[in-house]
Amino acid sequence: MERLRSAPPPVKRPAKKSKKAVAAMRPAEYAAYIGRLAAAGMVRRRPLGRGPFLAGFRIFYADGDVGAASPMTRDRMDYLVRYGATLVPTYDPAHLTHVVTTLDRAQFARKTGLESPRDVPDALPVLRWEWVKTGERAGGLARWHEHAAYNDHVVFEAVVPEGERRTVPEACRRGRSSSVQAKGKAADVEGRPDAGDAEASRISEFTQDRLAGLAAEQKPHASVQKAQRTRGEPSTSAATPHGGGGAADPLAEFYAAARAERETELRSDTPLRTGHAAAAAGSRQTGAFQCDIVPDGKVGTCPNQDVIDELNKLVKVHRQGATREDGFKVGAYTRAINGIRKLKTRIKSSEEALAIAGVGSKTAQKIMEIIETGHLRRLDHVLTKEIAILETFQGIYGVGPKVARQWLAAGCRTLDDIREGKHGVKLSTAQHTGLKYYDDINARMPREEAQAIFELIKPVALSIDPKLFVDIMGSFRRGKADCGDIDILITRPTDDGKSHIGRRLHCKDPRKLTTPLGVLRRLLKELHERGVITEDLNVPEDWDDLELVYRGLCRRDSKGLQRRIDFLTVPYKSRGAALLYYTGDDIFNRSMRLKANKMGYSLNQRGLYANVIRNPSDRRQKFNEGVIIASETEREIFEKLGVPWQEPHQRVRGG
DNA sequence: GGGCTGTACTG
DNA sequence: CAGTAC
DNA sequence: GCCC
Repeated sequence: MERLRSAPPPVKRPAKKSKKAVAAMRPAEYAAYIGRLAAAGMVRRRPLGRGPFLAGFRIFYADGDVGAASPMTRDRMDYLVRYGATLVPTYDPAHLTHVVTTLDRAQFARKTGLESPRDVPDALPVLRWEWVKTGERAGGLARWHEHAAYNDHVVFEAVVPEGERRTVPEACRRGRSSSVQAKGKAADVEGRPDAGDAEASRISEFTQDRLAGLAAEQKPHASVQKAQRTRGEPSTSAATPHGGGGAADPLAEFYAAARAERETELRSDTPLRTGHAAAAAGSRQTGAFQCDIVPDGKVGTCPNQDVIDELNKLVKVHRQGATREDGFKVGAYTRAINGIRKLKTRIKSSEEALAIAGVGSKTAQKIMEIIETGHLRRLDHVLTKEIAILETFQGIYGVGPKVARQWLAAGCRTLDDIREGKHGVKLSTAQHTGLKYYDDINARMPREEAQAIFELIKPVALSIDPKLFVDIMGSFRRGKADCGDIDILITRPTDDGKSHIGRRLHCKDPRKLTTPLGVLRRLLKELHERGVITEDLNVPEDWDDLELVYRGLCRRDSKGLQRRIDFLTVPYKSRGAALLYYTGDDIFNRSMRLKANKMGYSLNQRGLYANVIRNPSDRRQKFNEGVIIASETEREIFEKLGVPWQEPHQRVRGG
C-alpha cells in the first residue's frame, strides 16, 4: 500500500492494515478499504497539472481476479481514487456512472451475477482501462466510443452528429431512467458531491465530448483549469462541444464513414476537446495490454509505411547489438512500430507521433526526421555491411548473436568461409545441419504444404495410438498463408489410465515395462523410415518424460524442400496452456504473460499459476511454483486473465 | 530507477 | 553457465 | 527506448 501516502495522522484514522491483510483482500473489500482511506483524506490526489479528472464519477472496476484482488487491480483502484473517482465496491448499476473492466460481456455478466450477458445495461458506459489512461494523458476525458468494452454501438451512437442520430434503443432509455433515480440517493449515502451523478443522468443525451466539457465546466477544479491555462489554451475550448455538435460538425463525414464500416477502433487526427498535444492524434492506448485489444481484422495499407521501414532498419541494427539495452531497444522499437502500423492517417507532427502507444520522445523525433527527410541520418553511419553479415550467420540454425559476432571478429565474411571452417570455425551438429539446409530452412512454406506434411504425419500418430490428440499449432493455426515451420502438439486423454508416454505412469517399476516406447519415439522412428523426417536438430534425452520437445527437418516428398518441424508432447492436463503458448503469436504471448504477472499470476506453457512468490530482487526467480488455476483449456486461461476470448487467427499482434 | 515472457536443451 | 530456440 |  505504499502507493497511497499517508497524510499527517488525522484524529479518526482508519485502522492501518498490514501489507499482508491488504494483499488478502478481495477486490470489493479493497475498493471499500481504499474508499475509507480516501474519505479520511489519506489518499493523496495527483499533483496539479493532471487534475482529478474523474472527480464525481462513481466507478465499478471488474477484473479477472480469482479470490484476492491482484496487485494490478489494487494498483488500478488506487489510481482511480487518486484521480478523484469514487470506487463502488459492488456492481450496482443504479449507483454507478461508469464501469471499467477487462472482462468480456459474458465474463462480466457472470462476475456480477447477471443472468445473461444481455442484462449488462447499455446506458452505462462500460469501458476499458485505456479509457482512463488516455483521459489522463489528454488532461480530460477520452471518448467512450474508442474505449467501450462491448456496448460500443450505444456509445458510438452518442457521437453521431445530430442530424444522423438514430433512435436510442429502448433498453437504453429504461436503464437510464431507473438509474437516475437511485443515484441521488447513493450520493447522499456516500456523502459525495452529486455533480457526477447529475452528469451521469445526461449520459445518453449528451455526447461524450459534451460530457467531458461539462466535467470541466461544472466542476471547475482549480487544477484542471490551471492545467489548461498552462497549456495556453483558451478556457472556452474546454466547453466547446464537437463531435456531437450540430450539422456543422466538421467531423460528421468522418463519423458517417466510420459508422458505415462498422469501425470500432477509430484512430484519427480528431483533436480531443483540449487540443493538447497528447490528445492531438486521437487515443493513445497506453496502459492497455495488447492481448486485451481484439484486432478488427482490417489490414489496409499503412500511410506511414516509410517510417515503419526505416524503424525496422533500426531494429535490425540493435538486434545485432551486444548489450542488454540493445535487446530492450529492439522491443521498444517493435512496440512503436506496432503502434504506428495501426495508425490510419499520416503522421504530421511530433505531437501526433508522441501520442502513439510505445512512441516516446526519442522515437517521435526519429519519426519526424523520416517524414521530413525520408530517412534516418543515423543509419548512414552504421556498419550496414557488418550487420548484413551477422544476419546471414544467424540464419544458420543454432547460431545467435554471440557466435555470429565471434565469427565476424575472427575474419569470416561469407557462408562459404563458415563451410570451409576458415579462421578455426567449428560447428555443432545442429549448426552443421542448419548450414547444410540454409536456404530451405530460411524459406517460408505455403500453408498447403504444411497441411500436406501434417496429413502425412497425423495418420501415423493415430496408428500408434488412436486416442492421441494431434494438432498443428503456430502460424498455421493462426491461419497464416505461409508458415516458417510446423509445430505439432501431441497429447492424450488419461481417462483410461494411459498417456502418450505409454503405461509407465501406472507401472511403478520401469524395468517391468511392457510397452517401453513412448509415442513420440515410435512416431519419429516411423517418420524417419518413411523419409518424412530427414534430420534431427534437437532430440529429447529422456524419452519417458511426459513433456518432450523435438526439433528437426522434414519434407513432403523427395522433391520438396526441407522444412523445420517441432513436436511437443504435453500432459493432457496442460493442453490448454500448451495450445495457447505454441499458437502465439509472440507478442500476444508476451502480453498475456505480462498481464498475468501484473495480476499476481504467472503464465507458462503448463498453466496459469496463482500465489507465485517471486524473489523481490530478481523477479524472474520464483520462491514457490504457486497454485495452478487454469491449464486444461485456452478459454479458462483467457477467462481468468479477463482477456476477451480470441480465436487463433485473432491473436496476431506482430506483422 | 527498475522492468521489459518464460522455459528447455546443448556444450 | 552462456548461448540458442521457441 | 518506453513506461510506470
